[in-house]
Amino acid sequence: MGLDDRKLDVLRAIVEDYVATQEPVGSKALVERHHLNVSPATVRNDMAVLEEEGYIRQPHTSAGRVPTDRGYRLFVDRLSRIKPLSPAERRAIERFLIGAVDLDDVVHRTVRLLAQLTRHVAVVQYPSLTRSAVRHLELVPISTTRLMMVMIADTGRVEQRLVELPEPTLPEDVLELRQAINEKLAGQRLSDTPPLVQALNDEVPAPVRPAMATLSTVLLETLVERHEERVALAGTANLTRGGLLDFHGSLRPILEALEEEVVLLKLIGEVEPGLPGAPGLRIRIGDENEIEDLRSTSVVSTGYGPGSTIVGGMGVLGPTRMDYPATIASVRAVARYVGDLLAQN
Amino acid sequence: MGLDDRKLDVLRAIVEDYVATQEPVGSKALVERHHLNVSPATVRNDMAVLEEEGYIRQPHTSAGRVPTDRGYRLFVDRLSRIKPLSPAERRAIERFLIGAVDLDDVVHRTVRLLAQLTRHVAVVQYPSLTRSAVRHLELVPISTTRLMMVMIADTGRVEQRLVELPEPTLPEDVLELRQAINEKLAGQRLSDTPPLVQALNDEVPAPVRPAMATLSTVLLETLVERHEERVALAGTANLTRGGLLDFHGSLRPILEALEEEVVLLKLIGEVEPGLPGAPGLRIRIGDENEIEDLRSTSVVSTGYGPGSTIVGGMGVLGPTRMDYPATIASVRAVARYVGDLLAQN
DNA sequence: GACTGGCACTCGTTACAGTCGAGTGCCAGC
DNA sequence: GCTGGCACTCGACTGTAACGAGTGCCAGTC
Repeated sequence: MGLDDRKLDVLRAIVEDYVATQEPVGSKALVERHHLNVSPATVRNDMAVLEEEGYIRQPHTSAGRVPTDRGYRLFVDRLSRIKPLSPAERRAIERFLIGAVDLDDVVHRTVRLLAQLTRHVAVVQYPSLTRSAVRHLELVPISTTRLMMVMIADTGRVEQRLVELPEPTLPEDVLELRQAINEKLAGQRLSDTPPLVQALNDEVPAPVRPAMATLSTVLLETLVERHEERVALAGTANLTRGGLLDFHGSLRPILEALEEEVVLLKLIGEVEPGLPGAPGLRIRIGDENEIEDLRSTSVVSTGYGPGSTIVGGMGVLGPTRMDYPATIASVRAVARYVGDLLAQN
Repeated sequence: MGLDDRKLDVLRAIVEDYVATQEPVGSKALVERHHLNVSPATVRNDMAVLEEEGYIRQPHTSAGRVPTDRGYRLFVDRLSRIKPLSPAERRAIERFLIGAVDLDDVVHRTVRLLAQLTRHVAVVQYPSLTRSAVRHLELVPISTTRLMMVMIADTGRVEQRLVELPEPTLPEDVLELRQAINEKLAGQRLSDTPPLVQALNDEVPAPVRPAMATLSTVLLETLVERHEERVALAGTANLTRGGLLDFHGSLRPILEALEEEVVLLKLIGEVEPGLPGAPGLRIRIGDENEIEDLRSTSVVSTGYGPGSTIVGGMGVLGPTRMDYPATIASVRAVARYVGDLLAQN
């Protein structure tokens, strides 16, 4: 059942018009706005075929057509080109990211930028610890039986844990531990550390072994095993654009889903090969979403990181009737800029 | 124009019923549900007075009465007692806060707890840096001209900044700086540091002065002056309860306001004497809110901190027709628990 | 003087009927 | 294979009527 070129043109026109107007588009309006050189009746026949194939549907008998998730998918895969960003947008990105003072700041600015640019909900994952390397590990004594462990990752991420030592430990012993740990771990990817930490337990001088045991437990348990991922969110107000027409009327489940970090990570954390020409980009349209409550939304996400390595994900979530070419362009551009920014450190 | 006891009873009954049902309450329903020993007609007369005084109003001529902001205010100030928490709620609080691994975790858990408990939007400010004392300041060399400055506050808060040094600096000089800074600043409240940092610039040996100058600039500018406050937010999905009846139909401006950190800080950051018997508690009802877009909401906030000191604020935001006694109780209880938790460090 | 029962009135809500028109499907003809 | 024409569908909108919750007011009672 081949869809000839004109039918594809019709589908593209329907998608574009519907995205622009948010109203079901009829055959007459279609031939007027796009210069398809055929009559409405012909378009109607094409529409009938497209509907049969599941690319569009009619909300009511006497209404125009609306793209289905499948229709958007075809549009994204074969009918659209990624829009180049406008110079104004490029400038906005640069201006927004300049002057970030630390990683927190970078992530915050990025997520707000993405939300503003795309006018959708934006999600940015902090550089994943498991994908980071240890730059330095600091031990700051608080009292003789307590210390603060501060780990600095090469991505700029800093994590701290309060550690309760099993027995009083002298400051010089803490220093020794600190040095031993850093010699062993500095520069290592966090995911490779478990055996190294195990080894440390044995290599360290006997008197500080109990302290080392506690430290290694905290290190492995809270930083490696339960790999502490974090995300930032912005632009939820954008969900209310389009006045409850999207999302079949209730924001509730969507807002609830977005409150779960696990959900957010699932949205943007799993990076895949992506489309050819758009490495790492992932698009999930409506039903394609794994998360039940987000079946009325689309997600455009990508990985980011310095150079070609990927340390985290970012993306946006909006109504299925979003402007895919523009959204994709924005997400990609921001990810690239942030990657460059990280590469500078 | 004295409001006698019965009129106050009527007002209280109206508030309670309206909060429970979300529907305008009429004279007949009122006498039925609350055992005021008078007839509906009498209640109607009282209502007329209450309306004249601005405590209640009629949405339409043929509808029941609804409390005004002023009515809620009177209710909160004089007609309600704070509900004690149920044992289940107490347990929930304890369970929720046990096992937090670091300050981030504490704040996150707290804000989610508050949102869940009150079923409103919750906001928690991170312990303010200006109100904190320096516990330790660490300098981690990244290269000869770059180092990472990590400040650990006594509240457990950790801030880091990447510092670009004006000239290559030897590791031992960095160590010296580190020691000099810590001797001077450790234990000092951050708000008291500016003169101390100034002094440091002169006291430090000549060779490291340029580096010290850079460090002190970063320290003062990013941590003290532009006192970096942070907040966490949760429970926005709760805004959709009551199906758009509250907030006269549009969540938009509210969600937008909540995206601004400045707004959030304004909501919960400014602590005041509060009600007698509820120190530090602050309640703003509808119009009393400074922020235009939040005039259809009420905010219950309080300070928190170890012992009787206050290091930050927390609170919730909901429709003006919230259950004030219960909400107040929850906010106070959570703030107290978190304060205790902080005191343990 | 305070309270009550009764009654007329208001006005939002709901239901129903009728009209309008955008958009369709189909078919005969080019 | 495309087009013009036509009958048909069905949601959106409008107007009318009945309904009823709730009120304000007043005359009467304790």
